[in-house]
Amino acid sequence: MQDLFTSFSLQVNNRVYIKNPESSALGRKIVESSINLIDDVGFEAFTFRKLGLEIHSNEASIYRYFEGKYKLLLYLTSWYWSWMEYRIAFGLANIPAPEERLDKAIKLLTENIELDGSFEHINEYKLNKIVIAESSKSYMTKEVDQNNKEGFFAGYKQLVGRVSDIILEINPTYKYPHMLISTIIEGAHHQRFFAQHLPRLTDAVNGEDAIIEFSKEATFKAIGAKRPTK
Amino acid sequence: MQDLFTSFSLQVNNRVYIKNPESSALGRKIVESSINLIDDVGFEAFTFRKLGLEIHSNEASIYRYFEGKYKLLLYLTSWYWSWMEYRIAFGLANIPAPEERLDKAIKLLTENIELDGSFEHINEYKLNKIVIAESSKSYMTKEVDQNNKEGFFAGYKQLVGRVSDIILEINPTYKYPHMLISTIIEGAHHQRFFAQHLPRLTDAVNGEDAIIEFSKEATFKAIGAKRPTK
DNA sequence: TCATTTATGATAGTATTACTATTATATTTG
DNA sequence: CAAATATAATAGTAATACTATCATAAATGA
Repeated sequence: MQDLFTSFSLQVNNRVYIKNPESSALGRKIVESSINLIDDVGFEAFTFRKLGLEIHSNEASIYRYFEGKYKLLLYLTSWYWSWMEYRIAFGLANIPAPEERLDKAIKLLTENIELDGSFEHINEYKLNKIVIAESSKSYMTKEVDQNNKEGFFAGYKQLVGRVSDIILEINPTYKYPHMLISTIIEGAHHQRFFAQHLPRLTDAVNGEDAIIEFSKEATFKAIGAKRPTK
Repeated sequence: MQDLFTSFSLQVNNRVYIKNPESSALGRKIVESSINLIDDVGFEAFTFRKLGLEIHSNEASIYRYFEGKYKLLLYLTSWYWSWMEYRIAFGLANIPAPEERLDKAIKLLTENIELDGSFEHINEYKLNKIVIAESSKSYMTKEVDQNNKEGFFAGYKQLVGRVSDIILEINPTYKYPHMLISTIIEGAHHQRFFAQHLPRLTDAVNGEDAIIEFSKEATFKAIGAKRPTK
Protein backbone atom coordinates (compact mmCIF):
# COMPACT_ATOMS: atom_id res chain seq x y z
CA MET A 1 0.00 0.00 0.00
CA GLN A 2 2.82 2.32 0.88
CA ASP A 3 4.48 2.25 -2.54
CA LEU A 4 1.23 2.55 -4.33
CA PHE A 5 0.38 5.71 -2.54
CA THR A 6 3.66 7.52 -2.57
CA SER A 7 3.28 8.41 -6.22
CA PHE A 8 -0.36 9.05 -5.73
CA SER A 9 -2.43 11.88 -4.43
CA LEU A 10 -6.02 11.83 -3.33
CA GLN A 11 -8.59 13.88 -5.13
CA VAL A 12 -10.22 16.77 -3.29
CA ASN A 13 -12.88 19.02 -4.84
CA ASN A 14 -10.90 21.89 -6.30
CA ARG A 15 -13.35 24.50 -5.13
CA VAL A 16 -12.40 24.13 -1.50
CA TYR A 17 -9.05 25.73 -2.18
CA ILE A 18 -7.84 28.73 -4.15
CA LYS A 19 -4.54 27.15 -5.03
CA ASN A 20 -3.94 23.42 -4.69
CA PRO A 21 -1.83 22.89 -1.58
CA GLU A 22 -0.41 19.71 -3.10
CA SER A 23 1.20 21.85 -5.78
CA SER A 24 3.94 23.42 -3.68
CA ALA A 25 6.14 22.90 -0.68
CA LEU A 26 4.44 25.76 1.13
CA GLY A 27 1.03 24.28 0.39
CA ARG A 28 2.01 20.91 1.83
CA LYS A 29 3.53 22.62 4.85
CA ILE A 30 0.26 24.50 5.39
CA VAL A 31 -1.71 21.27 5.36
CA GLU A 32 0.77 19.41 7.52
CA SER A 33 1.04 22.11 10.15
CA SER A 34 -2.65 22.92 10.17
CA ILE A 35 -3.28 19.33 11.23
CA ASN A 36 -0.81 19.65 14.09
CA LEU A 37 -2.10 23.03 15.16
CA ILE A 38 -5.82 22.19 15.01
CA ASP A 39 -5.17 18.97 16.88
CA ASP A 40 -3.24 20.97 19.43
CA VAL A 41 -5.37 24.04 20.11
CA GLY A 42 -8.75 23.06 18.63
CA PHE A 43 -10.46 24.51 15.61
CA GLU A 44 -11.93 27.55 17.40
CA ALA A 45 -8.57 28.81 18.58
CA PHE A 46 -6.86 27.94 15.32
CA THR A 47 -6.06 31.00 13.16
CA PHE A 48 -4.09 31.59 9.97
CA ARG A 49 -1.93 34.06 11.86
CA LYS A 50 -0.86 31.38 14.34
CA LEU A 51 -0.34 28.90 11.52
CA GLY A 52 1.86 31.44 9.74
CA LEU A 53 4.00 31.89 12.83
CA GLU A 54 4.24 28.11 13.25
CA ILE A 55 5.58 27.52 9.75
CA HIS A 56 7.61 30.73 9.65
CA SER A 57 5.55 31.95 6.80
CA ASN A 58 3.07 34.67 6.30
CA GLU A 59 -0.63 34.93 7.06
CA ALA A 60 -1.25 36.52 3.67
CA SER A 61 0.48 33.62 1.90
CA ILE A 62 -1.89 31.13 3.51
CA TYR A 63 -4.85 33.11 2.29
CA ARG A 64 -3.62 32.48 -1.23
CA TYR A 65 -4.28 28.77 -0.71
CA PHE A 66 -7.49 28.84 1.31
CA GLU A 67 -10.25 31.41 1.61
CA GLY A 68 -10.38 30.94 5.35
CA LYS A 69 -10.13 28.35 8.06
CA TYR A 70 -13.51 26.75 7.30
CA LYS A 71 -12.40 25.96 3.78
CA LEU A 72 -9.21 24.48 5.14
CA LEU A 73 -11.26 22.27 7.45
CA LEU A 74 -13.40 21.27 4.49
CA TYR A 75 -10.21 20.39 2.62
CA LEU A 76 -8.99 18.22 5.49
CA THR A 77 -12.27 16.39 5.93
CA SER A 78 -12.70 15.88 2.18
CA TRP A 79 -9.23 14.48 2.02
CA TYR A 80 -10.04 12.18 4.93
CA TRP A 81 -13.17 10.73 3.32
CA SER A 82 -11.38 10.32 0.04
CA TRP A 83 -8.62 8.47 1.89
CA MET A 84 -11.18 6.35 3.70
CA GLU A 85 -12.76 5.36 0.42
CA TYR A 86 -9.42 4.16 -0.88
CA ARG A 87 -8.77 2.22 2.28
CA ILE A 88 -12.10 0.52 1.85
CA ALA A 89 -11.70 -0.06 -1.88
CA PHE A 90 -8.35 -1.76 -1.25
CA GLY A 91 -9.48 -3.52 1.87
CA LEU A 92 -12.48 -5.12 0.20
CA ALA A 93 -10.76 -6.06 -3.05
CA ASN A 94 -11.14 -9.74 -3.90
CA ILE A 95 -13.58 -10.49 -1.09
CA PRO A 96 -16.60 -12.00 -2.81
CA ALA A 97 -19.06 -12.46 0.07
CA PRO A 98 -20.97 -9.25 0.73
CA GLU A 99 -21.30 -10.10 4.43
CA GLU A 100 -17.55 -10.22 4.73
CA ARG A 101 -17.18 -7.04 2.76
CA LEU A 102 -19.65 -5.25 5.00
CA ASP A 103 -17.95 -6.58 8.10
CA LYS A 104 -14.60 -5.30 6.94
CA ALA A 105 -15.96 -1.96 5.76
CA ILE A 106 -17.43 -1.33 9.19
CA LYS A 107 -14.19 -2.22 10.85
CA LEU A 108 -12.31 0.19 8.59
CA LEU A 109 -14.86 2.94 9.21
CA THR A 110 -15.05 2.62 12.97
CA GLU A 111 -11.62 1.47 14.13
CA ASN A 112 -9.05 3.66 15.77
CA ILE A 113 -6.80 5.14 13.12
CA GLU A 114 -3.06 4.89 13.48
CA LEU A 115 -0.32 6.81 11.80
CA ASP A 116 0.44 4.94 8.64
CA GLY A 117 2.97 7.13 6.91
CA SER A 118 1.64 6.66 3.41
CA PHE A 119 1.42 10.38 2.89
CA GLU A 120 4.41 12.44 3.90
CA HIS A 121 2.63 15.57 4.93
CA ILE A 122 -0.49 14.06 6.47
CA ASN A 123 -0.66 12.52 9.89
CA GLU A 124 -3.63 10.20 9.64
CA TYR A 125 -3.79 9.65 13.38
CA LYS A 126 -4.20 13.34 14.12
CA LEU A 127 -6.42 13.90 11.12
CA ASN A 128 -8.77 11.24 12.44
CA LYS A 129 -8.91 13.02 15.78
CA ILE A 130 -9.73 16.25 13.97
CA VAL A 131 -12.45 14.60 11.91
CA ILE A 132 -13.94 13.16 15.10
CA ALA A 133 -13.89 16.40 17.05
CA GLU A 134 -14.32 19.07 14.41
CA SER A 135 -15.85 17.73 11.23
CA SER A 136 -19.41 18.50 12.24
CA LYS A 137 -18.33 22.14 12.24
CA SER A 138 -17.71 21.80 8.51
CA TYR A 139 -21.31 20.98 7.68
CA MET A 140 -23.38 22.17 10.64
CA THR A 141 -23.28 25.72 9.34
CA LYS A 142 -25.62 28.20 7.75
CA GLU A 143 -23.72 27.70 4.47
CA VAL A 144 -24.37 23.98 4.27
CA ASP A 145 -26.78 24.15 1.32
CA GLN A 146 -24.49 26.39 -0.67
CA ASN A 147 -21.50 24.19 0.15
CA ASN A 148 -23.42 21.08 -0.74
CA LYS A 149 -24.37 22.55 -4.11
CA GLU A 150 -20.70 23.13 -4.79
CA GLY A 151 -20.00 19.49 -4.12
CA PHE A 152 -17.96 19.84 -0.96
CA PHE A 153 -19.51 16.77 0.65
CA ALA A 154 -19.45 14.58 -2.43
CA GLY A 155 -16.75 12.29 -1.06
CA TYR A 156 -18.61 11.57 2.13
CA LYS A 157 -21.87 10.98 0.34
CA GLN A 158 -20.20 8.66 -2.14
CA LEU A 159 -18.64 6.65 0.65
CA VAL A 160 -21.96 6.27 2.42
CA GLY A 161 -23.50 5.29 -0.90
CA ARG A 162 -20.96 2.56 -1.55
CA VAL A 163 -21.34 0.92 1.83
CA SER A 164 -25.13 1.20 1.54
CA ASP A 165 -24.87 -0.72 -1.70
CA ILE A 166 -23.25 -3.63 0.10
CA ILE A 167 -26.13 -3.62 2.55
CA LEU A 168 -28.63 -3.74 -0.28
CA GLU A 169 -26.70 -6.59 -1.83
CA ILE A 170 -27.18 -8.54 1.40
CA ASN A 171 -30.73 -7.45 2.06
CA PRO A 172 -32.41 -5.66 -0.86
CA THR A 173 -35.50 -4.94 1.21
CA TYR A 174 -33.79 -3.08 4.02
CA LYS A 175 -35.33 0.35 4.07
CA TYR A 176 -32.69 2.51 5.75
CA PRO A 177 -29.22 1.68 4.43
CA HIS A 178 -27.99 5.28 4.21
CA MET A 179 -29.35 6.15 7.62
CA LEU A 180 -27.78 3.10 9.11
CA ILE A 181 -24.33 3.72 7.66
CA SER A 182 -24.21 7.43 8.33
CA THR A 183 -25.43 6.77 11.86
CA ILE A 184 -22.76 4.13 12.39
CA ILE A 185 -19.97 6.35 11.05
CA GLU A 186 -20.94 9.43 13.02
CA GLY A 187 -21.87 7.29 16.00
CA ALA A 188 -18.52 5.57 16.15
CA HIS A 189 -16.79 8.94 16.00
CA HIS A 190 -18.89 10.25 18.82
CA GLN A 191 -18.24 7.13 20.84
CA ARG A 192 -14.48 7.53 20.46
CA PHE A 193 -14.81 11.06 21.76
CA PHE A 194 -17.10 10.03 24.60
CA ALA A 195 -14.82 7.17 25.61
CA GLN A 196 -12.10 9.74 26.22
CA HIS A 197 -14.07 12.60 27.67
CA LEU A 198 -17.57 11.57 28.73
CA PRO A 199 -17.29 7.88 29.60
CA ARG A 200 -20.73 7.69 31.16
CA LEU A 201 -22.12 7.92 27.64
CA THR A 202 -20.31 4.76 26.53
CA ASP A 203 -19.68 1.21 27.61
CA ALA A 204 -16.14 -0.04 27.86
CA VAL A 205 -15.70 -3.79 27.53
CA ASN A 206 -12.47 -5.52 28.45
CA GLY A 207 -10.53 -7.27 25.77
CA GLU A 208 -12.34 -5.95 22.75
CA ASP A 209 -12.73 -2.76 20.85
CA ALA A 210 -16.28 -2.16 22.02
CA ILE A 211 -16.91 0.49 19.40
CA ILE A 212 -16.14 -1.80 16.48
CA GLU A 213 -18.03 -4.67 18.10
CA PHE A 214 -21.07 -2.56 18.82
CA SER A 215 -21.04 -1.13 15.31
CA LYS A 216 -20.81 -4.49 13.60
CA GLU A 217 -23.36 -6.16 15.81
CA ALA A 218 -25.86 -3.32 15.48
CA THR A 219 -25.47 -3.17 11.72
CA PHE A 220 -25.92 -6.88 11.06
CA LYS A 221 -28.84 -7.15 13.41
CA ALA A 222 -30.50 -4.10 11.89
CA ILE A 223 -30.41 -5.59 8.41
CA GLY A 224 -31.23 -9.07 9.66
CA ALA A 225 -28.06 -10.75 8.39
CA LYS A 226 -25.66 -13.21 9.95
CA ARG A 227 -22.19 -11.94 10.73
CA PRO A 228 -19.38 -13.77 9.00
CA THR A 229 -17.67 -16.11 11.40
CA LYS A 230 -14.00 -16.24 10.45
CA MET B 1 -49.06 19.25 31.53
CA GLN B 2 -49.38 22.93 30.76
CA ASP B 3 -50.62 23.89 34.21
CA LEU B 4 -48.09 21.76 35.94
CA PHE B 5 -45.28 23.51 34.18
CA THR B 6 -46.36 27.07 34.35
CA SER B 7 -45.49 27.27 38.01
CA PHE B 8 -42.47 25.19 37.45
CA SER B 9 -38.99 25.81 36.20
CA LEU B 10 -36.44 23.31 35.06
CA GLN B 11 -33.18 22.93 36.90
CA VAL B 12 -29.96 23.91 35.15
CA ASN B 13 -26.52 23.59 36.73
CA ASN B 14 -25.95 26.96 38.35
CA ARG B 15 -22.35 27.16 37.24
CA VAL B 16 -23.26 27.71 33.62
CA TYR B 17 -24.55 31.15 34.43
CA ILE B 18 -23.31 34.05 36.55
CA LYS B 19 -26.78 35.20 37.43
CA ASN B 20 -29.80 32.97 36.97
CA PRO B 21 -31.64 34.20 33.87
CA GLU B 22 -34.90 32.85 35.30
CA SER B 23 -34.60 35.40 38.09
CA SER B 24 -35.43 38.53 36.11
CA ALA B 25 -37.34 39.81 33.13
CA LEU B 26 -34.10 40.75 31.41
CA GLY B 27 -32.70 37.28 32.02
CA ARG B 28 -35.72 35.63 30.46
CA LYS B 29 -35.58 38.04 27.56
CA ILE B 30 -31.93 37.13 27.02
CA VAL B 31 -32.78 33.43 26.87
CA GLU B 32 -35.83 33.94 24.70
CA SER B 33 -34.10 36.16 22.18
CA SER B 34 -30.89 34.16 22.11
CA ILE B 35 -32.94 31.20 20.89
CA ASN B 36 -34.44 33.28 18.10
CA LEU B 37 -31.14 34.84 17.15
CA ILE B 38 -29.07 31.64 17.18
CA ASP B 39 -31.77 29.88 15.19
CA ASP B 40 -31.71 32.75 12.76
CA VAL B 41 -28.03 33.49 12.17
CA GLY B 42 -26.31 30.37 13.54
CA PHE B 43 -24.11 30.09 16.58
CA GLU B 44 -20.92 31.31 14.88
CA ALA B 45 -22.42 34.61 13.82
CA PHE B 46 -24.31 35.04 17.07
CA THR B 47 -22.79 37.70 19.36
CA PHE B 48 -23.81 39.35 22.62
CA ARG B 49 -23.61 42.70 20.89
CA LYS B 50 -26.21 41.66 18.33
CA LEU B 51 -28.34 40.13 21.06
CA GLY B 52 -28.17 43.39 23.00
CA LEU B 53 -29.35 45.35 20.00
CA GLU B 54 -32.15 42.84 19.42
CA ILE B 55 -33.56 43.18 22.92
CA HIS B 56 -32.77 46.89 23.22
CA SER B 57 -30.48 46.19 26.09
CA ASN B 58 -26.80 46.38 26.64
CA GLU B 59 -23.98 44.00 25.77
CA ALA B 60 -22.47 44.55 29.22
CA SER B 61 -25.74 43.63 30.88
CA ILE B 62 -25.79 40.28 29.11
CA TYR B 63 -22.29 39.56 30.34
CA ARG B 64 -23.67 39.87 33.85
CA TYR B 65 -25.76 36.76 33.18
CA PHE B 66 -23.41 34.65 31.09
CA GLU B 67 -19.63 34.56 30.84
CA GLY B 68 -19.84 34.29 27.08
CA LYS B 69 -21.79 32.72 24.28
CA TYR B 70 -20.50 29.19 24.91
CA LYS B 71 -21.90 29.24 28.41
CA LEU B 72 -25.20 30.48 27.06
CA LEU B 73 -25.23 27.57 24.62
CA LEU B 74 -24.45 25.23 27.50
CA TYR B 75 -27.37 26.74 29.38
CA LEU B 76 -29.71 26.17 26.45
CA THR B 77 -28.62 22.59 25.87
CA SER B 78 -28.75 21.75 29.59
CA TRP B 79 -32.21 23.19 29.76
CA TYR B 80 -33.19 21.09 26.74
CA TRP B 81 -31.99 17.81 28.24
CA SER B 82 -33.62 18.62 31.52
CA TRP B 83 -36.86 19.31 29.66
CA MET B 84 -36.48 16.09 27.70
CA GLU B 85 -36.09 14.15 30.90
CA TYR B 86 -39.35 15.56 32.23
CA ARG B 87 -41.11 14.78 28.99
CA ILE B 88 -39.94 11.21 29.29
CA ALA B 89 -40.70 10.90 32.99
CA PHE B 90 -44.26 12.07 32.33
CA GLY B 91 -44.64 10.17 29.11
CA LEU B 92 -43.64 6.84 30.67
CA ALA B 93 -45.57 7.24 33.90
CA ASN B 94 -47.89 4.29 34.58
CA ILE B 95 -46.64 2.20 31.71
CA PRO B 96 -45.59 -1.08 33.29
CA ALA B 97 -44.09 -2.99 30.36
CA PRO B 98 -40.46 -2.01 29.80
CA GLU B 99 -40.75 -2.67 26.06
CA GLU B 100 -43.52 -0.13 25.84
CA ARG B 101 -41.59 2.32 27.93
CA LEU B 102 -38.52 1.96 25.72
CA ASP B 103 -40.62 2.33 22.62
CA LYS B 104 -42.13 5.52 23.89
CA ALA B 105 -38.85 6.90 25.18
CA ILE B 106 -37.29 6.49 21.76
CA LYS B 107 -40.21 8.18 20.14
CA LEU B 108 -39.89 11.12 22.51
CA LEU B 109 -36.14 11.32 21.97
CA THR B 110 -36.17 11.13 18.20
CA GLU B 111 -39.41 12.74 17.06
CA ASN B 112 -39.69 16.18 15.56
CA ILE B 113 -40.31 18.68 18.32
CA GLU B 114 -43.16 21.13 18.02
CA LEU B 115 -43.79 24.36 19.83
CA ASP B 116 -45.71 23.39 22.92
CA GLY B 117 -45.99 26.66 24.80
CA SER B 118 -45.43 25.25 28.27
CA PHE B 119 -42.68 27.73 28.94
CA GLU B 120 -43.37 31.33 28.08
CA HIS B 121 -39.89 32.36 27.15
CA ILE B 122 -38.69 29.17 25.48
CA ASN B 123 -39.59 28.12 21.98
CA GLU B 124 -39.09 24.36 22.09
CA TYR B 125 -39.31 24.03 18.33
CA LYS B 126 -36.44 26.41 17.73
CA LEU B 127 -34.49 25.13 20.71
CA ASN B 128 -34.65 21.63 19.24
CA LYS B 129 -33.26 22.96 15.96
CA ILE B 130 -30.45 24.61 17.89
CA VAL B 131 -29.68 21.44 19.82
CA ILE B 132 -29.57 19.52 16.54
CA ALA B 133 -27.30 21.94 14.73
CA GLU B 134 -25.17 23.43 17.48
CA SER B 135 -25.06 21.27 20.58
CA SER B 136 -21.96 19.38 19.55
CA LYS B 137 -20.18 22.74 19.71
CA SER B 138 -20.92 22.76 23.42
CA TYR B 139 -18.94 19.61 24.15
CA MET B 140 -16.58 19.16 21.21
CA THR B 141 -14.20 21.71 22.65
CA LYS B 142 -10.82 21.78 24.32
CA GLU B 143 -12.59 22.61 27.60
CA VAL B 144 -14.72 19.48 27.62
CA ASP B 145 -12.93 17.80 30.54
CA GLN B 146 -13.03 20.92 32.67
CA ASN B 147 -16.69 21.47 31.81
CA ASN B 148 -17.50 17.86 32.53
CA LYS B 149 -15.86 18.10 35.93
CA GLU B 150 -18.06 21.06 36.71
CA GLY B 151 -21.10 18.97 35.89
CA PHE B 152 -22.26 20.77 32.79
CA PHE B 153 -23.27 17.58 31.02
CA ALA B 154 -24.91 15.92 34.01
CA GLY B 155 -28.42 16.25 32.59
CA TYR B 156 -27.54 14.56 29.33
CA LYS B 157 -25.64 11.78 31.06
CA GLN B 158 -28.51 11.18 33.45
CA LEU B 159 -30.99 10.97 30.61
CA VAL B 160 -28.85 8.44 28.76
CA GLY B 161 -28.49 6.51 32.01
CA ARG B 162 -32.23 6.34 32.61
CA VAL B 163 -33.05 5.04 29.15
CA SER B 164 -30.16 2.58 29.38
CA ASP B 165 -31.75 1.24 32.54
CA ILE B 166 -34.90 0.39 30.63
CA ILE B 167 -32.80 -1.52 28.13
CA LEU B 168 -31.16 -3.48 30.92
CA GLU B 169 -34.56 -4.23 32.37
CA ILE B 170 -35.52 -5.81 29.06
CA ASN B 171 -32.21 -7.49 28.38
CA PRO B 172 -29.80 -7.52 31.34
CA THR B 173 -27.05 -9.08 29.27
CA TYR B 174 -26.93 -6.43 26.56
CA LYS B 175 -23.42 -5.04 26.63
CA TYR B 176 -23.77 -1.60 25.08
CA PRO B 177 -26.84 0.18 26.44
CA HIS B 178 -25.20 3.59 26.82
CA MET B 179 -23.57 3.41 23.44
CA LEU B 180 -26.81 2.40 21.85
CA ILE B 181 -28.85 5.18 23.39
CA SER B 182 -26.34 7.95 22.88
CA THR B 183 -25.87 6.77 19.30
CA ILE B 184 -29.61 6.78 18.72
CA ILE B 185 -30.07 10.25 20.20
CA GLU B 186 -27.20 11.86 18.33
CA GLY B 187 -27.96 9.82 15.26
CA ALA B 188 -31.57 10.93 15.10
CA HIS B 189 -30.45 14.54 15.43
CA HIS B 190 -27.99 14.13 12.61
CA GLN B 191 -30.59 12.43 10.48
CA ARG B 192 -33.02 15.34 10.94
CA PHE B 193 -30.29 17.67 9.77
CA PHE B 194 -29.33 15.44 6.85
CA ALA B 195 -32.94 15.05 5.78
CA GLN B 196 -33.09 18.81 5.33
CA HIS B 197 -29.64 19.54 3.95
CA LEU B 198 -27.86 16.38 2.79
CA PRO B 199 -30.61 14.00 1.76
CA ARG B 200 -28.26 11.52 0.12
CA LEU B 201 -27.17 10.55 3.65
CA THR B 202 -30.70 9.53 4.65
CA ASP B 203 -33.61 7.48 3.43
CA ALA B 204 -37.01 9.07 3.17
CA VAL B 205 -39.95 6.69 3.34
CA ASN B 206 -43.44 7.74 2.40
CA GLY B 207 -46.10 7.76 5.03
CA GLU B 208 -43.93 7.31 8.09
CA ASP B 209 -41.46 9.24 10.13
CA ALA B 210 -38.48 7.24 8.92
CA ILE B 211 -36.21 8.58 11.65
CA ILE B 212 -38.43 7.35 14.48
CA GLU B 213 -39.06 4.07 12.70
CA PHE B 214 -35.40 3.46 12.01
CA SER B 215 -34.47 4.35 15.59
CA LYS B 216 -37.02 2.04 17.18
CA GLU B 217 -36.31 -0.82 14.84
CA ALA B 218 -32.55 -0.58 15.24
CA THR B 219 -32.81 -0.36 19.02
CA PHE B 220 -35.10 -3.34 19.51
CA LYS B 221 -33.14 -5.48 17.08
CA ALA B 222 -29.87 -4.54 18.72
CA ILE B 223 -31.02 -5.68 22.12
CA GLY B 224 -32.88 -8.68 20.72
CA ALA B 225 -36.31 -7.70 21.96
CA LYS B 226 -39.73 -7.72 20.34
CA ARG B 227 -41.30 -4.34 19.67
CA PRO B 228 -44.61 -3.75 21.38
CA THR B 229 -47.44 -4.13 18.91
CA LYS B 230 -50.15 -1.73 19.95
C1' DT C 1 -40.91 57.00 52.72
C1' DC C 2 -36.52 57.61 52.05
C1' DA C 3 -31.92 55.75 52.14
C1' DT C 4 -29.41 52.06 50.42
C1' DT C 5 -28.47 48.34 47.88
C1' DT C 6 -28.81 46.15 43.45
C1' DA C 7 -29.70 45.98 38.45
C1' DT C 8 -29.34 48.07 34.22
C1' DG C 9 -27.66 51.37 30.69
C1' DA C 10 -24.29 54.16 28.17
C1' DT C 11 -19.94 54.80 26.74
C1' DA C 12 -15.31 53.79 26.02
C1' DG C 13 -11.32 51.00 25.65
C1' DT C 14 -8.20 46.72 24.59
C1' DA C 15 -6.44 42.75 22.40
C1' DT C 16 -7.47 39.55 18.95
C1' DT C 17 -9.57 37.91 14.70
C1' DA C 18 -10.38 37.65 9.92
C1' DC C 19 -9.41 39.46 6.57
C1' DT C 20 -7.44 42.89 2.20
C1' DA C 21 -4.03 45.79 0.00
C1' DT C 22 0.46 47.19 -1.24
C1' DT C 23 5.02 46.80 -2.13
C1' DA C 24 9.34 44.38 -2.01
C1' DT C 25 12.01 40.33 -2.69
C1' DA C 26 12.78 35.62 -3.96
C1' DT C 27 12.19 31.72 -7.08
C1' DT C 28 10.84 29.43 -11.17
C1' DT C 29 10.35 29.00 -16.11
C1' DG C 30 10.74 29.69 -20.91
C1' DC D 1 18.92 36.16 -18.23
C1' DA D 2 14.26 38.40 -18.53
C1' DA D 3 9.73 37.87 -17.34
C1' DA D 4 6.42 35.81 -14.81
C1' DT D 5 5.01 33.96 -10.60
C1' DA D 6 5.21 32.96 -5.64
C1' DT D 7 6.24 34.45 -1.22
C1' DA D 8 7.38 37.79 2.54
C1' DA D 9 6.81 42.01 5.14
C1' DT D 10 4.14 45.45 6.64
C1' DA D 11 0.14 47.97 7.39
C1' DG D 12 -4.64 48.73 7.71
C1' DT D 13 -9.89 47.84 8.61
C1' DA D 14 -14.06 46.26 10.60
C1' DA D 15 -15.77 43.13 13.76
C1' DT D 16 -15.41 40.23 17.96
C1' DA D 17 -15.00 39.20 22.72
C1' DC D 18 -14.56 40.97 26.19
C1' DT D 19 -13.55 44.58 30.74
C1' DA D 20 -13.96 48.92 33.18
C1' DT D 21 -16.18 52.98 34.67
C1' DC D 22 -19.73 55.77 35.81
C1' DA D 23 -24.55 57.23 35.69
C1' DT D 24 -29.21 56.19 36.42
C1' DA D 25 -33.22 53.46 37.45
C1' DA D 26 -35.68 50.05 40.18
C1' DA D 27 -36.36 47.30 44.11
C1' DT D 28 -35.96 46.52 49.14
C1' DG D 29 -36.18 46.99 53.88
C1' DA D 30 -35.84 49.90 58.32
